[in-house]
Amino acid sequence: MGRRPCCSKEINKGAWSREEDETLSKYVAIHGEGKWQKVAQNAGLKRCGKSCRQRWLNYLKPGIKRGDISEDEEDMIIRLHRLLGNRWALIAKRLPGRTDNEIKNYWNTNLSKKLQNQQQPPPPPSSSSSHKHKHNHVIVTPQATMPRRPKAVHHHNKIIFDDNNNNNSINCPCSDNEEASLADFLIDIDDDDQMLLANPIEEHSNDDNNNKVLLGLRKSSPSSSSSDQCNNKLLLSEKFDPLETLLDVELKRMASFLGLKN
DNA sequence: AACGATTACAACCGCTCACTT
DNA sequence: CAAGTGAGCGGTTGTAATCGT
Repeated sequence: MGRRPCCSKEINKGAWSREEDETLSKYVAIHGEGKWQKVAQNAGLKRCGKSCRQRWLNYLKPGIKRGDISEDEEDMIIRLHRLLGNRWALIAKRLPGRTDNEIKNYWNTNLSKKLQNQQQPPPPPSSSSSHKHKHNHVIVTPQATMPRRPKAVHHHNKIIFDDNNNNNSINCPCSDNEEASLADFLIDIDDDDQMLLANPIEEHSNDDNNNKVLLGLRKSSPSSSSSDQCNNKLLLSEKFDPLETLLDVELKRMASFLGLKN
């Protein structure tokens, strides 16, 4: 017993015609997004719902930018990819008007090759998964094993490395109602290199006065004085990715770099 | 000009997750 | 709690456009 086909056999495939685009646009303008299977049926489009959704989200939706990815956008894509891996939807959220599909295509056709060229010769084995970028940033190679859609973690995890007391703590006094995912975190803050784990070495330094690694500042919480206690500590707040994935990998690397035990 | 190779990108496909029943 | 369904996501493919010979 195989998987049920998502579409009937009598559907159009391939490039969308202008008439189909207009039909879909008008239908969505009147009825709104969602229920894509019904959109396909009710609008009289011989397309499957998934195809309608993709066409709308990637090309017809107002505000979608096409082509001409700027240097800033390119740089942002590289940085976000470094942190998030092939999670194009998350990356796209950080780039207004760009779609996951476009970014994915751009990466596959341009950036992956570009970076490949820049990274030659390959780093020595001792550097493990980190290597130098053109801006002298440390590249933390995203893990291929990262889940595509990590299960939501409703009570976000809080991790602190506090070098001062050598306490490799896993608990944080921050209030539990602070809901912030790493993705939200990245989206909410202003552009700032240090948010992207781009340069932990330079941020770290061996400054005895401030022997901490600061990856980013949590948005200030109006209610929680306890959250202040989290400041000046390595803190990542994560809702979407369980510890064993992105966060865990990154923190292990950071811990390794700091000479901390797991 | 013709033709093969390469590139760019739109679209398809299968998998997974969240929500509903 | 399990099954069904809708939607989102990312990998892959197909093909038009461009380039090189």
